[in-house]
Amino acid sequence: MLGYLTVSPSTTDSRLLALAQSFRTTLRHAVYLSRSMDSDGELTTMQMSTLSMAAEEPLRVSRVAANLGVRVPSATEQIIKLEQAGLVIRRPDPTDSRAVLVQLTGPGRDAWTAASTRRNERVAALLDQLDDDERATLAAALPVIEKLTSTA
Amino acid sequence: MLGYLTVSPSTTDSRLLALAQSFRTTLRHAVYLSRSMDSDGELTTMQMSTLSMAAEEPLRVSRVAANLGVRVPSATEQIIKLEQAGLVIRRPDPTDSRAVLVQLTGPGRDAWTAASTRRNERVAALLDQLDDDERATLAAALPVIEKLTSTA
DNA sequence: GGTAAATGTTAGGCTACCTAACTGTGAGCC
DNA sequence: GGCTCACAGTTAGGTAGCCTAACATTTACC
Repeated sequence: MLGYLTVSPSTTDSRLLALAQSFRTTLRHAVYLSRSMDSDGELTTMQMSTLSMAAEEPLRVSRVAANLGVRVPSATEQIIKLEQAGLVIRRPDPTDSRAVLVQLTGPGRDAWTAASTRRNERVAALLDQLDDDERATLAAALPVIEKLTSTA
Repeated sequence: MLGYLTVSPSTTDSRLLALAQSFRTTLRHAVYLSRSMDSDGELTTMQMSTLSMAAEEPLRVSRVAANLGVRVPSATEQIIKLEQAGLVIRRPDPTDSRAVLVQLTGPGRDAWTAASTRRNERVAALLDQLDDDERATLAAALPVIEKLTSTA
């Protein structure tokens, strides 16, 4: 199955490549899982992330964009929708009149808490199908994956 | 950080919920990682998956759709683009004239191999930053995650 | 104070997805 | 055989999210 990889005179260790291939496959499936877990019909993953960030403290549109991995205009678009839904408000940054702070409203916090709880329970139900060893293995790997995502 | 979860008189074990929350966060970051690893500019993740499936054996449009997690018309759309790019051909299923088989062409196989190799190398470079223990931990967790995604 | 950089917004366009409606084929049943 | 219904794809039309480019406003730097 990995035969075709050997055509490139790899500068990279082949065991590393094999793990990379498995990891990539799992990653693809995980994306699929993530999508199915997040299809509440109420809030999109991006909206959840935005609310989650704003829940900690008001932040700028540009930071929302950076955290979501999209351009500023796309973030603006989403934030305006959240504002129209009454979940956030936009107010000028007192320290910089160019900037706009995105701040969670009460209903916004409620909506985020509710959606987050629902999703956690859905994932917990999935994790319940694992045995203790498997859960321990998974838990141990999470920091490793985080390390990968942060250095990417 | 998890305080707000206790407001729901959870029917679920709280340790499970805590793991679920961490898992969900990592999952979100992994999605981001996956996107950045897959932004070749040449083939989208969906196209890669489609070619990957067709590389094993010709398959129906409906199966492509199911595997990609999209509706049939969306799969048709993507497959037509792949066909226009010369990477696959569509031919009637000899055993059922209603069905259409998606089959990889030579250039399609080449394109897929090249893109896959490039992505593996990119991920391998990332994995190279981990130490042996971390890689072992990650490798052990992949089957567990696969189990989750398959039962979802 | 004048130029350049930074922050958002608006405008316009692209792509991928969806549902609904349609064509054509297979399967079951008189 | 012919009817009816289910199935496989395609086409048509619409929506949502993302992008780049162009703009207004404010800040930062000589």
